[in-house]
Amino acid sequence: MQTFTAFNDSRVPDAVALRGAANLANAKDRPIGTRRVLARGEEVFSDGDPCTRFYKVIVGTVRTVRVLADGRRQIDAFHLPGDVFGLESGGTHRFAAEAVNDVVLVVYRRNRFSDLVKSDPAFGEQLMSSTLESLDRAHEHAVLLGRKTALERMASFLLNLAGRTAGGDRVELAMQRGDIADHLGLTIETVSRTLGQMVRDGLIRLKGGRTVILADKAALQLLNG
Amino acid sequence: MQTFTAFNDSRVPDAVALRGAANLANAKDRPIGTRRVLARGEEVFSDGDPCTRFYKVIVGTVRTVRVLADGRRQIDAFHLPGDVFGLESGGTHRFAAEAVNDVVLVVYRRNRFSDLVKSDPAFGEQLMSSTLESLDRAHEHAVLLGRKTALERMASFLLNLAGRTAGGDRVELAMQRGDIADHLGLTIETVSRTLGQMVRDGLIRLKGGRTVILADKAALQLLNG
DNA sequence: CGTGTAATTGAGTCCATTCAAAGCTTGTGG
DNA sequence: CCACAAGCTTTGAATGGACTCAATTACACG
Repeated sequence: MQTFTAFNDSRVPDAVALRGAANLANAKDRPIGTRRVLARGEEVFSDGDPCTRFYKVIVGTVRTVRVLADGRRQIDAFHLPGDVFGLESGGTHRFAAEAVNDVVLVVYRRNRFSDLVKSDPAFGEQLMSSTLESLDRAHEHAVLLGRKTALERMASFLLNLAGRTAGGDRVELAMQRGDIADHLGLTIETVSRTLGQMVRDGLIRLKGGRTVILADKAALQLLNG
Repeated sequence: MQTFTAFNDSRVPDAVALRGAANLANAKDRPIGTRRVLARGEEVFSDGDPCTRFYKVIVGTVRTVRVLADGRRQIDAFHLPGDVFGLESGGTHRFAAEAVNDVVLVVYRRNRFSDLVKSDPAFGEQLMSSTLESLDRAHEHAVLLGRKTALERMASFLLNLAGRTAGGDRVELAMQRGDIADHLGLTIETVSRTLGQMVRDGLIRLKGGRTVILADKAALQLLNG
């Protein structure tokens, strides 16, 4: 397996992968992570797996998923280029992680965690910062799931995606309707109807089902709370 | 203001405050935090306040709250003795924190964060561990809010509380029905009806409205997923 | 161009909500 | 120590937003 010396490696094609505090570069240029490529639908890890590694998305989108006994599914987050996922408190994963589309990751070993932080304190700080960002997003998502209407959920979701990607008012939906539904606590049908409603009201335009143009960002922001 | 040298200070009355990884003790016995006491209903910080401090609960229960423009409210977490809260990614708080009942806290200054971690690496590790625990709980809560029924939400909530306190099958509800409702994404009436249902079905017993006996833990666990 | 999957649309249902009222606690002052 | 007031909790009836079930349409891929 190929090793990475740093996240801003020239082999990384996506500039978005390098944004902000999540750019866990290693100043000393030693190998700190390995590369992993997955095809659409492949699992990064399963619910119940030992939690020995964590990951940074370089290309593509990853979903972290929990499935209840009777099949109900909740996607607690989508992870975009630059995001770190797979760090959990306990010794085993309590969620599965799956590639939404074709994905490139950097894999870190958790047992080398303290070594890494010791030799590069900035790495530890960036990891803490990245974890706090995840926590912020999780809290924001709790407000959405607990108290927002279907229309508001969709508006928040679209604005959130737009803010985390570099497409301006154009949002590319990497995931299908079922994934959006299981992320927003809705059904496929309600997601579809809500998007239809938004198109009819002039809030958005749809190009081929997977591309959304945010036509009236002000109105969407109003719905966002 | 009184200073604390460590969390396992003899002035701390509650043994639960010291449990697990959240016991952020300082081996070198220097002052690392100050004490703060709040009465029921008082605010620790407001939504929008600069995020310069973080906190550890010693006694009592704290809720972190977000209120939407039209008054809808979401409580993203209850913080019990031993829990750390108030650490956020950005420079300003995006939630308010309020005392559910009379509370004792230890306050840490965030700008001394890196100093603290440098002089005491264990402090940093415990902080990371505590943050990851919060993240786990937030993800678990997303499953509850996104996919569970009212009955399942209440069962999960009661089991969660029971697991985080030292009361065995007896759970003391520090918060009132409205707080539970805003935590579980329900209304006061539904919370009340659901508890009534549980009593009628023999899952729990109620003593005076604020004390819950988990009479049939197995059945509750089944509802928990 | 045909086939299988994904997405949309429609009709009826249901769980939790809203609105309304009564019952219960708790704290305070006489 | 009791009585009252205010807030909290429970209970009831009717409503509604999202869901389920069902069918059609659009899209992607060989």
